[in-house]
Amino acid sequence: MRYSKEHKQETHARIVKKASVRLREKGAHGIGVADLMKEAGLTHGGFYAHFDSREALVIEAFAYAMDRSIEHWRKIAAETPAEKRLSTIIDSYVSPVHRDDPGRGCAVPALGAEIARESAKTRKAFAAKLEQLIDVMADQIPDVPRKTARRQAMGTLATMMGTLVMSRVAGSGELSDEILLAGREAALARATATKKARAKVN
Amino acid sequence: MRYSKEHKQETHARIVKKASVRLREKGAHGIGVADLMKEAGLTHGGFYAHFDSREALVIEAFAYAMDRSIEHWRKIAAETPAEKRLSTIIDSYVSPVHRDDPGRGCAVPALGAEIARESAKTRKAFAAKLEQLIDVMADQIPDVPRKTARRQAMGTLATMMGTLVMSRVAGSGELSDEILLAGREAALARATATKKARAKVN
DNA sequence: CCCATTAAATGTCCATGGTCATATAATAGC
DNA sequence: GCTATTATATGACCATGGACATTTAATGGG
Repeated sequence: MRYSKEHKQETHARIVKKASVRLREKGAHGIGVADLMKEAGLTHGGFYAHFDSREALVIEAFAYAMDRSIEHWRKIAAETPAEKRLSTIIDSYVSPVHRDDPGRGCAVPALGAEIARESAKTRKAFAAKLEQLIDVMADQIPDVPRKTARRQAMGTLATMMGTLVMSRVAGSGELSDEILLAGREAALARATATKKARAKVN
Repeated sequence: MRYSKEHKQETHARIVKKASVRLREKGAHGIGVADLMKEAGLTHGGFYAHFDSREALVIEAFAYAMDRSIEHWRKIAAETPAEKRLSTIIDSYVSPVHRDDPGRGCAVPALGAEIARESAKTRKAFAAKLEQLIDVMADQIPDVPRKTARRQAMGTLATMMGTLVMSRVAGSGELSDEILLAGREAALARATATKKARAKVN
């Protein structure tokens, strides 16, 4: 065969990676196949040698973005003392940097609402990754039953991603910063809720 | 002039109302001008007699949806004893009914992420309504300075809308219900946070 | 009762976008 | 170095969608 054996999969990976950025920036329908291929330095024609359909790329690109988030949180957890893990994750997530750079950020606030309207296949792929992300956060919540940790993680993530959406709508002015501040506070309070409650009881 | 004087504005209002439903259901770019006009029982040609552009309709339709939410919350506040207002708002918002009927629900979880990518004009219109919604919720948070109430309202709304987005992605199964439960808990805790803190201190 | 006025319909234009058939070009093995 | 093989490129098709110029139809005032 021509081209080195890895050539195609390297190209495939490059398309997915670039697409995952642009899709988060422009929305699940905000950019076309031709432009996505151009991002990867290719022309639109070869697209269907790599993907069955545009939807297939969206699924892969989305999964890629979620894997990066999961990896990032795991890395923070590994590098940070236990008592600061949650606040570090929250502070990096609910931040102006993340708000202003959706292309490199979490796919849930960027694409969640749109994915909710896609086919069952797409939604299932998304939901599976979402659950993984929830579980990584639940891992950082100590001293409570797993089920409780999961529930708190869900509430915390909902607060974090909702805050990001609202702050992005508000642009980058005063209101937006106020929303970020409120969201950080709320997320941290939720993530550490049981610990506080236990402290109060004891 | 032909047609009764109110005919045009009635038609205009009908287009906006129908569009606000379909746009929430299908996304800000999920339905075209022709189909939106058909919803109102008209053909696509007359559209530009009513709106300068498609974007202008999106702005109006969105504002309409937000006004309905604001009205709804004010009505709950007026009909419910003070101590139950927040929990009533939260329970009706973070519910399976709302999750499964985005067309009649809050526009923030349905359209927020997409609006964040639109023109400054569209975002400003959205942000103004979002702030009104925050203020209505802040009005229901008693015994704290206005600034604190606003901040808690922001955190609570972020939790509520984030929960709805996540639960919609998850479809309507077990995971989705778990997310709703977690979100209700988190939102209520945040909305009443200071009250609890005060109770603890006293 | 008719005509000036204006709401809505018809029909068209052009750009964009997903899909795919076919052509081209690059290389690995003989 | 040929040739079989396979990754991209070219180019086209067709559907959708926003925009708008023009026509049709409805009605209230003269």
